Formats: sequence, C-alpha cells, structure tokens
Amino acid sequence: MNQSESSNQELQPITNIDPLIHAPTRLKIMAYLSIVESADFTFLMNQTGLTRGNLSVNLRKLEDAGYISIKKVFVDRIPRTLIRLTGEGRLAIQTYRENMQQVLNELLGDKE
Amino acid sequence: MNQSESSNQELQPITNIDPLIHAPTRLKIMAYLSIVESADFTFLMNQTGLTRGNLSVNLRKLEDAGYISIKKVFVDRIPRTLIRLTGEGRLAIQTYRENMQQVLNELLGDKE
DNA sequence: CTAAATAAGTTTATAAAATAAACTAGTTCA
DNA sequence: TGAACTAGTTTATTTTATAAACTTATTTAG
Repeated sequence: MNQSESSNQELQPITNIDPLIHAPTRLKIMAYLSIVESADFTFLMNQTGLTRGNLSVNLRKLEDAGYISIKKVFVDRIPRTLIRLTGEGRLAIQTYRENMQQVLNELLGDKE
Repeated sequence: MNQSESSNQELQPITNIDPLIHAPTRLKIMAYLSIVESADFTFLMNQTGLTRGNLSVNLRKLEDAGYISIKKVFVDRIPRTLIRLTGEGRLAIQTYRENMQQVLNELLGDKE
C-alpha cells in the first residue's frame, strides 16, 4: 500500500459524510427528532429557530430521502403537520455518527 | 429551566459548529494538514482529489480566517506553494472536534 | 531560436444549495 | 363582514461550492 493509498484511506470517512445530515440546519432537525417520538411543524420551528420557509424546504428534502415521515392531522379544525423519524432515518443518523466518530478520531492525528 | 430552554441547550452545539471547518472540502484540507508538517499545493490537490480552482479558493478562505499560512518558494525556478496549519488553526480543529463530539454524544439520545 | 506543450496557480463563470420573502388557504376575532 | 392571524408551501434571492477559463512561467521538441 503506497502513501497515496494510505492518505486516500485516511480521508475516506470525510468523503463518506452524508451531506443531507451534515448540513447544520438538517442536523438540528434530525438531532431533535432523534430524541422525541414526534414533533409538530410549529414546535420544531421554534426549537430550531428556523423560518417557516427554510424548515419546510428542508423537511421536504429529508422526507424525499426517506429519513422522516410527515403526517397531516387536524386539531379542532386547525391543520397540524406531525414529523417523525423513520427507521431508515434512525439508521442514517447512526451511520453518520459512526462515520463522524472516525473523522474526529483521526483529526490532529491522536487516536482516542 | 423550562423545556424550551432545555431543547435550545441540546441543539446549542450544532449552532456552534464552525461552518468553515465543517464543510467537507475544507474539512479534508484541515484534516490532512493536521497530520503533516506542511504540504505543497499540488500534493494536497492530489491527496484531496480537489480541482486546482476549488483548492485555491478554499485555501484562501482558510488563510483569511488565520487557520493556515501559505508560503511561496521556488524550487529550481519553479514556483511552489507550501501550506501549513497555524497554531490558531490547530486550536480551531480542537474546538471543532470537542464540539462535534458533544453533538455525536447527544444524537439518538444515548450517552456514551 | 521559436513555437507548442506543460505546469502552477488565480480568477471568474456557472451550478448548486440555503434561506427568507411572498403567497395561499383557512380560522379567529372585533 | 372585513381584518388579523395561523400553518404551511412556493419561489425569489442570496450565499456558497465548484470547475472552466485565464495568466504567467518553464520545459520540450523541432
């Protein structure tokens, strides 16, 4: 294994980063959803500090990827959007966490 | 401390993420420089797989932030650009690592 | 010696992504 | 009944990332 291959392997975990989860805005959404059963749109918006438009667009991306599921309900005739993590989303977070752990372990060259 | 404050504190580490380092392209650059004394432009380009323009623009950003220093030398009349991490850059990586460790520890709600 | 090819970058055009403003449809309130 | 408010969606705008085009210099081939 030559030096080039070695270096490529060192940077491989960064190449493998899931950009969908890695973006701070979506990371906040996924992080919050990972510790609650479900959340509604307005509540999630308040917890994350995102604007309505920003949250909506990013929820759509996560839904399209199969990481979250969205359910529309009515409470006293008022529409409510409920968001929850899917099994696939939970798995994606776990993979992201393990991959990033590897990245962090290799930063600065000291292994912990 | 009400629930809102608690949630805001949980997401705080994500809010504190340094976007300069967090972007995968620059994370690769910083990660590589964190384990070598210095690297030259062409070598770094080969190790990271980036194009000349992409690497140049991102090196400029890291230099402007004070995370790296750039030195131009001539080897047999050929220009060479040498890049190395600064003390401030090393500190920024350390802060990023600690902050992201916190993020990872809180994902999925289980503490390790 | 000269023109073409190559090298080491920088600059800028283009593409992609992120974000917030504008918009829509419905409910509540004065 | 019209204004204000709410819960989103859509789209315009801004920001960021990326690669193509460009620049300057050296090397190579004829």
